Amino acid sequence: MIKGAISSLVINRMPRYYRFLGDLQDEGIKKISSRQLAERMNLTASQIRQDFNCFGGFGQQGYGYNIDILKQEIAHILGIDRPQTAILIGVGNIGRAVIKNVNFESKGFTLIGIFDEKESLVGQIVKNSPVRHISTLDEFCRENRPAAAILCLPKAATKPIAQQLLNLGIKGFLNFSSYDIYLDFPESIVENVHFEDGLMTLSYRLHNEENT
Amino acid sequence: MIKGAISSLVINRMPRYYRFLGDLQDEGIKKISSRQLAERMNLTASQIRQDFNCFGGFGQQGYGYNIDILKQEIAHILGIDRPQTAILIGVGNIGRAVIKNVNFESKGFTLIGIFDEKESLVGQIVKNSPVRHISTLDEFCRENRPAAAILCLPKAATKPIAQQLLNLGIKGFLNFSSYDIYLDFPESIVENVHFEDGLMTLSYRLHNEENT
DNA sequence: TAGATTGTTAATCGATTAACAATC
DNA sequence: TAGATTGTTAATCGATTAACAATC
Repeated sequence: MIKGAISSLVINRMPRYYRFLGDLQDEGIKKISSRQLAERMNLTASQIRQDFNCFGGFGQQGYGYNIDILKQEIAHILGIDRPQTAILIGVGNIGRAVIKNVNFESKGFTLIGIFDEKESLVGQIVKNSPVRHISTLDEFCRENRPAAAILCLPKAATKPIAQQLLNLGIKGFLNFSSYDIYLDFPESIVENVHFEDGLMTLSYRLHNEENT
Repeated sequence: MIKGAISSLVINRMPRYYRFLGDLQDEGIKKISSRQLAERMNLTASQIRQDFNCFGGFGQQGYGYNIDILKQEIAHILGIDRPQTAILIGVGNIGRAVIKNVNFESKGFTLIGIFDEKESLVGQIVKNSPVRHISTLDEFCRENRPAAAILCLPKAATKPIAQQLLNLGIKGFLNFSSYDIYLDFPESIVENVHFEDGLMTLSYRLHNEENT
């Protein structure tokens, strides 16, 4: 049922559907129609049905969508039911916050190693993981073949480390620096988390309040 | 020159232009054509010209764009040359990382207060700011009228605090929890930083590598 | 002036919304 | 069966790209 290329707009909406379906489960709700879900998520029912039908229909005519089934299908679409290995580089403020706050397993990844260049951090345990020295990165990757790397590095360090990891066969990156990785490494798969951009657009919208 | 409603797609691209123009400045480059910038940013020259012309043209025919001027114009468009006041709630891992890593002034905001519910944190100085107890929030806001709030709270705490802040007249929110604030408070201006969503879409893209 | 590159209009492309037949 | 709601096609809307006249 899966058509050739699915728009990244559709893909990017999937985690949000997933979150809302989780909320519905928590409320003990078992089924929902596209119209009801649309109202809750501030979307149109049409869009919801179109989105889901990119991957084949998960609903039942005259009934709606079974929430448990739909959520499971989305988990499968996103691949988070088949966790991949990931490492994290940079155990500074952001790295630490990510390690401690993110439930990797439920987002499709198993965190198998964390690295920093600071000798003083090496050996420290952050949420079950010992910090490893960056000099052991090559060996670790050759042995464990992580699928993805979460980069919590300053802008200047991001490019060389990304290059190093790419050479070690790592394809996927979640990048927290303001450096735009993918421009230099088009063959990689990158999600940039530029949350400072959010501050700037918030600034714009506050200064131009008339527009909703 | 500013036309009625500017697409949020355009607005969301502005911070990225701003970053790239900063990089160009750092490299000592003074002028750039839309074609050259397009190549660097992986966009089309057409789109760049269209984007800038939403706000009036900042280029010169036959020459291109003066980088200093263009960057300044974008800063003005985003309003980051006129900083607004902001408070931050939740001095946990994420809050701490944000306070320490984000250069608020250069993103359009002045951080005037940080709050937490934990008594043990109160009085602690985090990058020049003393942590205040959440019970002093109302008084602080009535006195200082912050324009925005950065919420670094667990999902469950986000909604009530957002409501409280809204009642205190705060319009803008940068939200780091996975709770979607704006659904309940349509009159507010919210930027959601759902970086866990990025992990899930990364999972999808790694599992479906054939599509660039 | 000639060449270059913008600003802007027109054409295309893609995404969202609407409509409705299929069907539970 | 009748009512409801999906899956899916068609219509609309908006965003991106292409083209070119204006002009530095």
